[in-house]
Amino acid sequence: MNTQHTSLTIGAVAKRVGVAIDTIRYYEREGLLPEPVRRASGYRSYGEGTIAQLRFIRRAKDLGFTLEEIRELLALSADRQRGVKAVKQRAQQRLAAIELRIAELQRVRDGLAQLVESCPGHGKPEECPILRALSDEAVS
Amino acid sequence: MNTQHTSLTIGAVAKRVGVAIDTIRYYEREGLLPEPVRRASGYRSYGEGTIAQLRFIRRAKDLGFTLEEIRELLALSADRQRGVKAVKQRAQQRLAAIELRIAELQRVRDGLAQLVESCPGHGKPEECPILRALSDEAVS
DNA sequence: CTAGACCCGTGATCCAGGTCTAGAGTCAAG
DNA sequence: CTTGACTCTAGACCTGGATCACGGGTCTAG
Repeated sequence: MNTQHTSLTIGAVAKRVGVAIDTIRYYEREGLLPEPVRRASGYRSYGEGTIAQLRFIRRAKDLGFTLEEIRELLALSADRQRGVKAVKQRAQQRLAAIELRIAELQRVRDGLAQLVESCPGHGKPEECPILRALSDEAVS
Repeated sequence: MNTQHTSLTIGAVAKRVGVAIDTIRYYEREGLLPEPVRRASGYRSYGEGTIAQLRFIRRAKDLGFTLEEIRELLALSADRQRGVKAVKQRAQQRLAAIELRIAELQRVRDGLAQLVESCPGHGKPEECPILRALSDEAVS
């Protein structure tokens, strides 16, 4: 086991993970990161585990989880048995939400694409299908 | 031409368009709606044109335009010649942005879907592919 | 020892797009 | 004339996810 107690400053952690110092302190306040050990001076002192946890947070964020959800994922991942099931559930919920969002955007895209296609790009405003669609009563 | 000077209160407009009174005043402050005529009492007095313009705004918002962009669209739609060309351009830009966003979300969805599939939903946290993916180095 | 880089906590600020509050005036029905 | 619904303004507040500012303490290379 590799339990060297590397003692990193907040700045070093920030640099290694590619995140701002303020963000780390913010995550700590928000309960996404545990309160770290302090040096005599009051400086936060981090180990490698924090790096991993920060990366976890960043990746989950990239997957569209909110910080609230990530806080929950972190709690679940610590639960040795029931955690996995709940984690999978959350991931499935997230997946469903993303698919819903994609479908919405596709509808919007289709509508907009049709308008763009049908607009000649010149002429009077009253004849522009885009402006007409935005102004007229009859829209979906 | 149908130029009855229907005089609507802000509340009536809000109800007909399905938007909050505060939102109308907010749009006015933000320059999306012109300053309306006032009654002697100071009450705002709107005509049918405002209804149309508010619907324009709402639809454009549904298409993902920001208020800033909508302000521009409104200005362009008033420009009798060059407006149409510019409007089409903006719509194309919006379309491209939406397509980009869809592609991003699809990447995220695919990644997440794969993780969900590969997770049995039970067992130790260390063996959960979802948690592993979030924690491990090798991602993306 | 000192300069410069780093860190501390607390609280303010930012973004968009509204939403809400307070206190006062106005309108329409009964 | 009263009551209750409506409107007025100015400004504060909200969400999420940070980011910045302030005034001060600490660490390290030279």
